[in-house]
Amino acid sequence: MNKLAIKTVVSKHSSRQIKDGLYEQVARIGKAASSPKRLELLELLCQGEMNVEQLAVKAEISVKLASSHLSVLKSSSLVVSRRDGKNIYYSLAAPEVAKFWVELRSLAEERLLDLQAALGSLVAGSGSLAVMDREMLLREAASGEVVVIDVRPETEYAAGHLPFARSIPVAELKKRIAEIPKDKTVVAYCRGPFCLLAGEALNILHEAGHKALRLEDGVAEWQARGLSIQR
Amino acid sequence: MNKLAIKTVVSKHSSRQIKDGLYEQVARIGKAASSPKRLELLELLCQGEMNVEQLAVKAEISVKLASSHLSVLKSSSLVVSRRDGKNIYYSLAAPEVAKFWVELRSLAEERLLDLQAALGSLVAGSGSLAVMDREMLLREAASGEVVVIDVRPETEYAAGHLPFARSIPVAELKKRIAEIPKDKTVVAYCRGPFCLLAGEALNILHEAGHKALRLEDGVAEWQARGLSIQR
DNA sequence: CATACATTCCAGTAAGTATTAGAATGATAT
DNA sequence: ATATCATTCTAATACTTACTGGAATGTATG
Repeated sequence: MNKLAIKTVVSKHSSRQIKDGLYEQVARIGKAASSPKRLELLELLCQGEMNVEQLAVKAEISVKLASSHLSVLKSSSLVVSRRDGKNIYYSLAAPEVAKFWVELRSLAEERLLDLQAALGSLVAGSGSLAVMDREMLLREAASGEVVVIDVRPETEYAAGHLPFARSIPVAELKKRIAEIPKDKTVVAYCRGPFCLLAGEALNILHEAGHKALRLEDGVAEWQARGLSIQR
Repeated sequence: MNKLAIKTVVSKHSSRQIKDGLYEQVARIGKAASSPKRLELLELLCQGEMNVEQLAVKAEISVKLASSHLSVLKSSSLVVSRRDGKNIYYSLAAPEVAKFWVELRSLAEERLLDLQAALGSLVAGSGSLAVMDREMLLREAASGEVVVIDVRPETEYAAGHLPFARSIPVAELKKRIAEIPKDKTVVAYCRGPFCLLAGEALNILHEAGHKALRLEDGVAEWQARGLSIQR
């Protein structure tokens, strides 16, 4: 075995190590995205900054478990945390993370038949706005032809919402139903396609005799399409 | 507890189950992307269809292990397989999967300092073409001002390559070096930013006195930017 | 039909992950 | 300071995953 051969072997060896390291790093992001609860937390954080307890309640898990999932998300640099008094607030590390969530979910919707079926049964019945309607919706909302309502909790609305949308959390919708003009079409949206709030809102609106549609987008989807949100 | 209360509880319960199911599905994609070796296989499949052994050799793992990783990728619908005689050939289930790989890697590059450092040390020294140069490269390659060479194995070139690129696998570069005009700038590319072939090619080219640059894109990156490839 | 070959399936081990309970930390309010 | 609250850390459990070796499957070839 001559020097050249040795050199080749060594270099092959180390180049394999380099490669392994690179893929290993990317896999860290994949690992972060490999747990359903972490994905749910990530989607919640797309709605805006929240503390551990808010996240735990909304994802319906224990605070401890939320904390541990959040620390995984943090160690993969998808989220950051900040202390404010007693509470620790988490938020997305960058807008690209929201885009990543939207793209991951889109890929899953497209590739996994099980997911398509589950979503289909969710959407069936409650009229859902087609994707290409975004620009039109924007125009009609601007002109006042349709009323866009954000049915998420008020704090999430405050952190960022669709243009021309007004906040009526689904919990208050029944008693505030009079605020909505009867002669206009209502478009309700929530956190995104996986969120059930808009569906609930549609039920209430239809029961009250309103013409109501759902927009499947949430703020993350809206932004991922390059459209701007308001604060 | 009245009927309404019961109904609310039941519906809350089942809506949680629905949600869990949805996130669970998306997490299947995340799980598929949570192993470094699977990601490497996925990137290889972005170069074109390959059988299990080819994949195993290129990823430097056993055939058995490759097979088991591939079956995970298959069960998450990211890849599909087809039998041709004795061999089973795997390929991406859809072009969107290649785009997903590019986006996942980009997010990792952007968020993870460790990865930036590792990549930086790879690229350092070997001149690398900036991202905005893609359109210009295309024009200069079209006019013949620069020579674009694809240094991947020939079969990958055949499965799809950049416009105006000619195939000179890095293994043959030394003995075919005369084919490259001395008076033109050479741009070498391989499978993408994580691939070491283009780097090796640059060393050989520089040694032979050529002016050579690296394009970090592979065909997956090129396509993800909306540019077309040739067959 | 028998043989060779490519790939997958199965079983087992070692390592890693999700989840829960209990202790510890760090900030605020009295 | 002391008590209190939100959150994290530690330890322990059950569960899942990566990888290895040997057997099994299915296809082509003599």
